[in-house]
Amino acid sequence: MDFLTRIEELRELCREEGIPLTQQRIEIYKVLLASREHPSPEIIYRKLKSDFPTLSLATVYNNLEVLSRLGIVRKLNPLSDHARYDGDLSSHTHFVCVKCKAVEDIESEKIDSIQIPDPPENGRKILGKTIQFVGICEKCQNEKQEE
Amino acid sequence: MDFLTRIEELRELCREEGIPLTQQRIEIYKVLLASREHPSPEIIYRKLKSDFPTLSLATVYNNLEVLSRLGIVRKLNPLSDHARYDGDLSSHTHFVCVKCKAVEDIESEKIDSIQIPDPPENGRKILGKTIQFVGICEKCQNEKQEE
DNA sequence: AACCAGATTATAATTATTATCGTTTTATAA
DNA sequence: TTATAAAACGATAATAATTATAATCTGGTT
Repeated sequence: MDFLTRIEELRELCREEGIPLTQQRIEIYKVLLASREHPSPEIIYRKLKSDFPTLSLATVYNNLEVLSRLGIVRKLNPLSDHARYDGDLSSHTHFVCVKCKAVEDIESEKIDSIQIPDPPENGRKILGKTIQFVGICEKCQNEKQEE
Repeated sequence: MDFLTRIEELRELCREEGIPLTQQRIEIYKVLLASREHPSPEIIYRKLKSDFPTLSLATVYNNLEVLSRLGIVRKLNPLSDHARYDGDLSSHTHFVCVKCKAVEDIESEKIDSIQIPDPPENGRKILGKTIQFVGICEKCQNEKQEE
């Protein structure tokens, strides 16, 4: 899907959701689409600041969350801002709840048996590989229904 | 591998590395081994604080890093402390450099063609799944050699 | 027992993110 | 257009996680 189509898609989604499509929203999305580096809010902010001097960092944070909610942008690290450790070194799969940040082990023979080949190293050194699921855990699902 | 064996392994590794095996190091490791919740440093700290009132939070942070370096503990989220976003929603795989936190796309037909079945939901709602590699990127590898 | 590298503690500093609040835009309809 | 209400924006303050610092203290070795 090309650039302009994706902007149109954003426009359409905003209309459906009944939220305004602001200049800032578009520009932030554009930077993300044009980027290959999986940027942080800070990076996006700095790229736009020269052209839009009044842009606020908080606006970048907010809009990235909105775009995620619309489903047209992906947050790579649902656990950002909380270091988490595991003493179990055996190969296994995690499920991360995007709401409460709980991490659960996934018990599945099928998934455990999947062989993931190492990618071409290209000068990199591969130290580990994991499969990770994200979603909403049982507890948070139940709380949602009570509303 | 059982509990005591793993403590012995820690003892052995510390000797090899020439670093002291402190009371705190052992206790922090024990908590992690006994835990199923993939705890944060803060959680581990709180669990130990009552039995070891002088324990410092910084010590927990430090030791978790040491244990990771020794390879007997795994940090789940190499990107903790920086939110990162991706505008590319197609199914693809990431490589995260543990040193500079760069995120690169992995281009591999083989890996892209892997089918990962959804796990049993168990009341959960699965929203996404990813394969992630961690390691050291080309740039950081080169810098290392210059030392 | 004495030494020393490294660890620990307490605390200060830093950094990323979120909240607040007055002002400004956007979308819609007269 | 212009009026209007809802929502977003921008500036900055507040919060929370993590890291750095400096003064002791310890584990392991001689």
